[in-house]
Amino acid sequence: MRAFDLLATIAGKILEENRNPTMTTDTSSEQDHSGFAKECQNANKSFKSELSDEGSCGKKCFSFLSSQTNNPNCCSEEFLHPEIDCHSGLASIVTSSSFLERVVANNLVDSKSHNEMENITSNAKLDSPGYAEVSCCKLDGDTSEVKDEPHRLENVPIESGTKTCCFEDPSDENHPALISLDDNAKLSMYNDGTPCSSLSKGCGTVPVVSRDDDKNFSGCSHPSTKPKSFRSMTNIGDRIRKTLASKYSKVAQESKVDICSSCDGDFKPTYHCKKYCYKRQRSQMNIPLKKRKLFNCSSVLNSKGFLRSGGIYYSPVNDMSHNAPGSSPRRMREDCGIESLEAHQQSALQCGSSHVKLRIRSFRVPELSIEIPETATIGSLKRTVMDAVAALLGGGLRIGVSFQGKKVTDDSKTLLQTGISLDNQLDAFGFTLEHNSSPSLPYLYAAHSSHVPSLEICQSPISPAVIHWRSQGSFDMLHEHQVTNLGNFVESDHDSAPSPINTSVDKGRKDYKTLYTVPEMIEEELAMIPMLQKSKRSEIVQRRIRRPFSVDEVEALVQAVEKLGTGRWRDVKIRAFDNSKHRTYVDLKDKWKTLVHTARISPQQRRGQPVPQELLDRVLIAHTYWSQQQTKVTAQTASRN
DNA sequence: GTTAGGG
DNA sequence: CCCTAAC
Repeated sequence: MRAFDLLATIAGKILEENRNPTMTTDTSSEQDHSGFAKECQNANKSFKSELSDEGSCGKKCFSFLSSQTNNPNCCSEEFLHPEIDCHSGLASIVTSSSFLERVVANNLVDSKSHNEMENITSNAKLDSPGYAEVSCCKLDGDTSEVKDEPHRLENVPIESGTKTCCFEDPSDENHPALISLDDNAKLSMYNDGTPCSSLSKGCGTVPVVSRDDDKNFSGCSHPSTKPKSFRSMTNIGDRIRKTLASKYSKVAQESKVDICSSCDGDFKPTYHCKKYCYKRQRSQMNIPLKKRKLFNCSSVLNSKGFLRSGGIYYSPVNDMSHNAPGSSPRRMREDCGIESLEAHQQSALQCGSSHVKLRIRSFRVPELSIEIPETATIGSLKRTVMDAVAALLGGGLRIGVSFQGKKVTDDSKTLLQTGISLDNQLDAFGFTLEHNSSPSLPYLYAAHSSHVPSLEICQSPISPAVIHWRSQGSFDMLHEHQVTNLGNFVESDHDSAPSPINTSVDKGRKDYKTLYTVPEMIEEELAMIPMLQKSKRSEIVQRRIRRPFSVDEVEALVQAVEKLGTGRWRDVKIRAFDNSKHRTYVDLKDKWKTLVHTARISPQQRRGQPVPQELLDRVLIAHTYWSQQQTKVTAQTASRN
């Protein structure tokens, strides 16, 4: 909070100097997007949030970046905040999602506060949730306009001395949002050479593993026309809603102070960040997170010209500013466990700071031991492996870094101190997944296994597990502005699921930024992949993988309940599912609940893998019986008293 | 930690 | 499957 207080103070100062009607919000833009804002509000009505002060949402301008993805509905963009150049008085729109950036932008040419702001910047980052910067979906209006100009980004004018990015509002070509950043000062924040338009922070600050069921992701639905689309979404939508809204909102509250610049030019400290989050989340609810990430980054990818070839990404196109042809990413295959790593260096802009950009194509999962009956099905083997991997990734892993063959153990060292600089061949850079604490391997038994030959799998076949590592190192300026190209990794993936991890970084320690894992082979509905190394203050809890009950499991459950009755779920668990680590007694209770429900509805209404009617009949019988028993017991107890 | 029930 | 209240 201290940082925000400082920011607010500075904002006040800035305002006093610039409290003039020069802050003119582009009202046409406002109108253009009022529909969107309205959708936000509509969406919020059905959304369980106590959001108020809707007005400020409508005052924001939204820009939708046309993207070159298959689905032009979903666009990467940033909130547009009306901004003015303090000195020129020109009204320009700076795409940024936080007051912090706006202040920074405002002070691009303010040399007086330069240093001050820099400090604040780095401080504030620690508290900034960043998750608010997820991509947004074009919710209303037809999409033809977007389709008509899918390459707008490529036409970004590049002027010497000024980094200019053009955001085109697809809903109104007459009001392009311009970012005009002076080349000095704070532009170092963007000094990876990435176009501003690519600085979609959602890519970097909401590390996500996403699973993609294409059937679910055919496009963005429109809340305006499908007000209940959220409810009808698959569990993914449900997951997104809950994960983002519920989990992230907790984080949001940690730093929900933002400064709202309204049309009258006043900066108002308000508490609406949370609302934004909700709104933005809400507005995206009908877009699977993975796709959102993809779209969010797609413009980056496209604008940067990354191509995929044989599972390895490389960039035939140099960055718009500085990449020399020779510095294009290299392929590498390290013994240390990285299948390939694309290291990618970019020189800094004139500010002089520099950073290293790395991309790890994939990690190998370290040793994994699995024991499974010979009679087990391939499907159960897969699940078992998945369990093992999930358990491993769920917290038993850490990242190891080696450089030039030597293991780098001192986490406090900067990249520079380690000898990693622009001049280095980043081929020498290696990452490993290591067992975190316990030297013992995760050992997993398949359900119902008794004594069976064990199958030891080293270098688990979960492959390719894609982990995207973003170097933050000691370069504060990177932070959220560095582009991540998750979309590259997941574009062909069909088995990834949204999975946030906590990106909070301890003060003074910046080890890693984000990690993405995208196993591809899980056949069943893989909802979430546990992320690497949950942060200590991990407010974001992982949703478990959804694993539909098999008929065998249902059978076992029914049998146990018949014997033990309802209400003794722990016993049921021990009796019938003791070997199924992933089935908790709550799960069994829930399953019974749904079984009872399923048994009561007509077969036509049933979904999912059909449960034999015989089992359902038994469910009803058992349920009725034990309900009566319970009634009797309570009646007896009551009569006694 | 378990159980029950709503979401 | 999650979350929470109640025990």
